[in-house]
Amino acid sequence: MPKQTFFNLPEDKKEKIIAAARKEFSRVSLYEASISNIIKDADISRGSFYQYFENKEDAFFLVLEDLININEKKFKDILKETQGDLIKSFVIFYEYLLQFFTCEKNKNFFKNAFLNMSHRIEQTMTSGLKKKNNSEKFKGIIKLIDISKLNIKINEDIHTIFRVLVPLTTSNIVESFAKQLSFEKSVESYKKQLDIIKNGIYKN
Amino acid sequence: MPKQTFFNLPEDKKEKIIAAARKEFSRVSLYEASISNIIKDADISRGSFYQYFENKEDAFFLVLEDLININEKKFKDILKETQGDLIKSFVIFYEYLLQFFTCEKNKNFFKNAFLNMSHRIEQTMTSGLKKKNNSEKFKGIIKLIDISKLNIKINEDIHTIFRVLVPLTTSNIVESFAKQLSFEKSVESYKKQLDIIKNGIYKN
DNA sequence: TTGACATATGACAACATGTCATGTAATATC
DNA sequence: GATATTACATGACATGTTGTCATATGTCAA
Repeated sequence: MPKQTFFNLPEDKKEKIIAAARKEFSRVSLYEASISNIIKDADISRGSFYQYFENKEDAFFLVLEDLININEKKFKDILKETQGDLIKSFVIFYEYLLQFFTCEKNKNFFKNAFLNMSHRIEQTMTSGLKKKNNSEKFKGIIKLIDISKLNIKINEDIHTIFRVLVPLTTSNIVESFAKQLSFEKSVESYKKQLDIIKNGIYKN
Repeated sequence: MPKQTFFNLPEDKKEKIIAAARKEFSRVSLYEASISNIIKDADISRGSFYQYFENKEDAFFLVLEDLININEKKFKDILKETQGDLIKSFVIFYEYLLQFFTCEKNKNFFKNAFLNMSHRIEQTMTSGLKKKNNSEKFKGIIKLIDISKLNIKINEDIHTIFRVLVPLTTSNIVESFAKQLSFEKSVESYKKQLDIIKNGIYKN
């Protein structure tokens, strides 16, 4: 987390710094990124940088969270649209994410983020759809799901379902960047995989 | 890939270098690792290192592949054991992997690898179970699977099933490291998720 | 012996990071 | 208004990093 000093800064200065960090993290991955470039671009001194942030990662996650927060509400909205159809919602959400990640403005940043995806980055990306530390948020999501369609015994099963769907979705997005799949190819492949989750792979 | 010069080296020197690299990559992640430490430990000059390897990554993947190759045959063996039961095989394989990754000798290396898992590391880890570039290997695996139990229309579906199971397995292993789950907890959680894949989440 | 090639070496340039003593500005206290 | 206190800004610096390169040494064939 950035230090308090950063949050005390005037809005425009904060934005300038975030923009500079974003520019650098769009150029190269977190690990190749250079603080020198960020401070040059943001027009602040090296000392200031370390008064705002713990280190490079700290700045990176600020940018990442800034971008992710935009999508906070989105999944819920989609669930409402589909009247609680979980799989349908994941497909629509996937299409939405793919477009968001690959639009001109964002694509380089996310390419660097996804292809060097560490556990912590993945955690941050998917925090909105996880139970942990988001118990209230997660309950809000569960409420919107039409359970009657689903083959579950206890409510806890929903959590397990998300633990299958979330990494699957992530891995598809990463693959989409890695192999530079077209939007259509990527969605098609994702849908096939969801069909498996839907119907199961064993005969009954 | 390491350069030819490296492979020309006498066996004991190669091993010494791999051991030194492994030691360093067990200490810290790929990105924090220092070439200086590796060459100090392996007793070679900086110039030599760059005559053997392109860069740090190059050395890292040498170590990784060295460790992964050991498991090459394992999945096939398990498939034979279970008479082609795919899900059963994945569970047994998961137990096997978990033990392999967390044994005293390997755990630090894999912890650093998994928690900083980049796309390329994941690719390398799971290359044995992927179709791409391994068409022959993959066919050999398919042959061993008892298709009669499975709910698939065309043979291509098997590929899709793997595209669901492999990232799911990976994400469970990563989580196991991240949350320091016990062997039992991790396997239990993995099994629950596989049940979903087995039966599907929608009522029919 | 000589020449051609493969391998080894460590000094070095260029660059990075994180710290710190020292400024300067803003705010509170008397 | 004067002074103390706190918050923020700065860039030089110590220390470490990587990748390169001229040079040295070893190897093997002719």
